[in-house]
Amino acid sequence: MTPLHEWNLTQPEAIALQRELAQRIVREDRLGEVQHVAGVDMAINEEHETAQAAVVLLKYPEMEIVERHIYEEPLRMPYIPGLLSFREAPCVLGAVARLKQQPDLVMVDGQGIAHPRRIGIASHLGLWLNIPTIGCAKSILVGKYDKDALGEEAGSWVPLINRHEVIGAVVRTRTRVNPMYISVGHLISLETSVRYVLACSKGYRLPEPTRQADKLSKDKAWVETDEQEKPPTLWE
DNA sequence: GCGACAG
DNA sequence: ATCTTGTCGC
Repeated sequence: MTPLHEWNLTQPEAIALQRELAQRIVREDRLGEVQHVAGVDMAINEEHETAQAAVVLLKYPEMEIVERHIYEEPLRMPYIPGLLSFREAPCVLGAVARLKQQPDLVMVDGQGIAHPRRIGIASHLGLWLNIPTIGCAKSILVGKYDKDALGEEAGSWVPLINRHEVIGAVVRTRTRVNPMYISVGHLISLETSVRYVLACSKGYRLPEPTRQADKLSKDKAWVETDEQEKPPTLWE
């Protein structure tokens, strides 16, 4: 893929770049038939001081795992609220590059446009991949919502608001469990994003793609091979 | 100026 | 993100 931009930037440069890139994000549906959905996540390897990204490709709507890959590289930046993508995206892209089958939709562990400059890691990755992406976060970076209006049942959701703008949705993916914060990443609408997140939720708080990627990224027993054929520790 | 702050 | 055992609830 053609590099969109440099990753080693100073904090002011990174912020300026986000303002630039944010204008290119498409918040409308531009996806075709969805047959494969990918989930991505990253974990930190304390001992080796590395970042370990994982990508899991699943068939839609069955949610059967088709591919899983890991990509590890040295940590490049500290975590700075608002600049998460400059710490994690490069590693995640390395993992996604190992996919044989290209996904039709990607779910990311983090915010899409529900970000102070409207470009969280899910949106940033969407621009790099030019593939529809959805931000699936476990907590809020910016925005507020009406807690009393959110039902307890799985499937209910209310808008997430910031500066008088709807930047995402607070979605109950599982009954009586803390909601997920969903936002448009790139090339998809909020309504469609919520639809896919719910369609990919299988009784857990995290939708399957992200849940599987989260597990894989933390899997210490996983050893990369050139073929990428054999699945890791299947005994869950 | 004082908090809040994805992972 | 990560530190961490048992425990409450469906």
